[in-house]
Amino acid sequence: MQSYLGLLKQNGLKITPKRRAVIDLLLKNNRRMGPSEVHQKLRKDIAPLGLPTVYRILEELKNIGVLMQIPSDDRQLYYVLCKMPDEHHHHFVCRGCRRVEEVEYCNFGAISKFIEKHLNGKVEQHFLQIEGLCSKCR
Amino acid sequence: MQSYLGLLKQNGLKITPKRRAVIDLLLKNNRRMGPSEVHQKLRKDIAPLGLPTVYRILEELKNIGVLMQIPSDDRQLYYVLCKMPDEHHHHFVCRGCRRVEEVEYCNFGAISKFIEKHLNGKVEQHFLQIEGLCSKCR
DNA sequence: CTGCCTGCAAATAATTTGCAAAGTA
DNA sequence: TACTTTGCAAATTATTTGCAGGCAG
Repeated sequence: MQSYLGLLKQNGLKITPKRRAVIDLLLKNNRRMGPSEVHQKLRKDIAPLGLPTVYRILEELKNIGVLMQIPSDDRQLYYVLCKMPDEHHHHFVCRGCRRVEEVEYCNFGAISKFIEKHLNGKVEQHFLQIEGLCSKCR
Repeated sequence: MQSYLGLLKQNGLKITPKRRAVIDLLLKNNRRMGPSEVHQKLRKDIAPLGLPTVYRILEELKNIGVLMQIPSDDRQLYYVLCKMPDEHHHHFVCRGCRRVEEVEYCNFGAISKFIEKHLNGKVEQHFLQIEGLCSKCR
């Protein structure tokens, strides 16, 4: 938690109860969550909490690397907390419980070389998401 | 084109001028396109054409494997035509011209093994998208 | 002819914005 | 105190739905 608060400060964002609560929630449930779910879970404890505020906080946290956005088939916004904001990593999303595990494994280099060689293109970014069942749900 | 029309028939979908036109458009511009763009390009030639119809056709073509949906930062619907509907492949999207190239390269096996070994999870699907600049735009 | 396809108009629902009041540092 | 953050209400906009008429097979 401390490191996340540090990131807030470093980026000129104030440490407010709402922001702490959002980080805390994502920290405890390490699975993807959307704005409405976050809103519902938190409004009980820290009312008043507006839905637009949740949208804004999630977006800010994404921008400073605390959260990462997860694409989904329903094309809604989902986020997960990054355990290691500085390390390059991908995500394994469980279809059962929506739990998310970070995966350090990446063979970006090989992919880049392939693209360069066969398409003469320049790779700038890549996104990999793996879906399946986690150890509990399988 | 013939093979795509064959896929329509196989799936009990009728071959209509609108559906042909959508496939034809995506065939000529091999880049990702969204419903509104498809609508604008085609309405000149084959009016009347309703936007809901475009949404429906794109969705149908996706379901039978002619098109693939491309996630984007703006979270809107984008599709590309699959040259080889039967082959497993990924996409390299150019940030300059939005052109899309199919990439056969894939190291799914290695990733699956990694997940199995370290997380004891079962991988069911994976999605990889590579972004950068194509040979013309770089 | 028969049932799928399409246009049009209207509904839906997630996300965003404006602004005044409240809170942080 | 100065400036950021938040709540509330309202706007925006992509996407979807219902249904009557049109078209492919």
